[in-house]
Amino acid sequence: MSDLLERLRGRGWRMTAQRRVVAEVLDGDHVHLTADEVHARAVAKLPEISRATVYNTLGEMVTLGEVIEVATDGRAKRYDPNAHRPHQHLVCGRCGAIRDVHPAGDPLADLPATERFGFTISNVEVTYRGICPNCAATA
Amino acid sequence: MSDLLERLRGRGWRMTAQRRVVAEVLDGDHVHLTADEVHARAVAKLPEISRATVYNTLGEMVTLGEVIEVATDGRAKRYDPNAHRPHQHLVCGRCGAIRDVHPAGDPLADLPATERFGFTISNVEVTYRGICPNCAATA
DNA sequence: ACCTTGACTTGGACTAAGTCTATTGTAGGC
DNA sequence: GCCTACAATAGACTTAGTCCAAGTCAAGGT
Repeated sequence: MSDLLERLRGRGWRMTAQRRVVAEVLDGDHVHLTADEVHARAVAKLPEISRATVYNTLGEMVTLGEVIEVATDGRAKRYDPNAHRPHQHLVCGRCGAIRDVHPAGDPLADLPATERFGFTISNVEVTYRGICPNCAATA
Repeated sequence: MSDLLERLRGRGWRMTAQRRVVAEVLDGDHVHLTADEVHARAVAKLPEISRATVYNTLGEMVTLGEVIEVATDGRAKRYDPNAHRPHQHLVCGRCGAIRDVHPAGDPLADLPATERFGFTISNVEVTYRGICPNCAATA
């Protein structure tokens, strides 16, 4: 693992035990943890890590573009380490499960110039909402 | 005005001064207020209305499908009364301004069956992010 | 018109998520 | 091995939203 760690080191990040732990927790595909979940898992590996540090570290990773912040439900933000392959999210409205998906087509192309109101558009966020098979079964 | 009020009455809603005021505040196009902003404007018309009532009323309107809840920034949710014409949002990353836009094409169609993982998809939310002309000018 | 009743409203306490700050600790260059 | 600037810490604070018990009132029945 961690491409993530390698890249961060390459950007001149000072490497600390805390940052290493946060990066490790976030590693993998289909990972969409809240800050609190990240903190809980980080504490398991490094008991004295503080909430503030987790927030700081996540915020820095987002600024560096290594992690994406996702606000699927208006509650806690989630952090998605899969920042390199562009993708969208599929969210279960009942249990909150999230999957990464890769639709065909480019949503940016679907927005005609007349609908851009002079904005300089930098990215698009697409969230598909529905019910996952699990929840549908136990409905 | 208020189609919104008419529709709500038609659904057997008990009409109270508070609900009328909230509906009035939300009326119009390109309206995307936070719950607190709705409360502030409601108070101007009906000083004794409480925060809890505003939250209750907004929640009911969302349940009835008359208003859409938008979580653009992970901060306060915004409420969009334009629930009948499907549309997406264009958000300025600097000042937070929101515009309704109407892209060509159906994003739902862009998600192949192989990428649906058995989910029953009910809707799609698309958010274009960028910088508005105003902010670009004063950069 | 008045009564009744259950739906609606209220304010304040409570929770969750996140930010800020002053202090202490430490990675990495010399 | 020592410095120093950057990082981590604890805990107070802020913001957004929910919950609840008690009071109020819209609307239907008579």
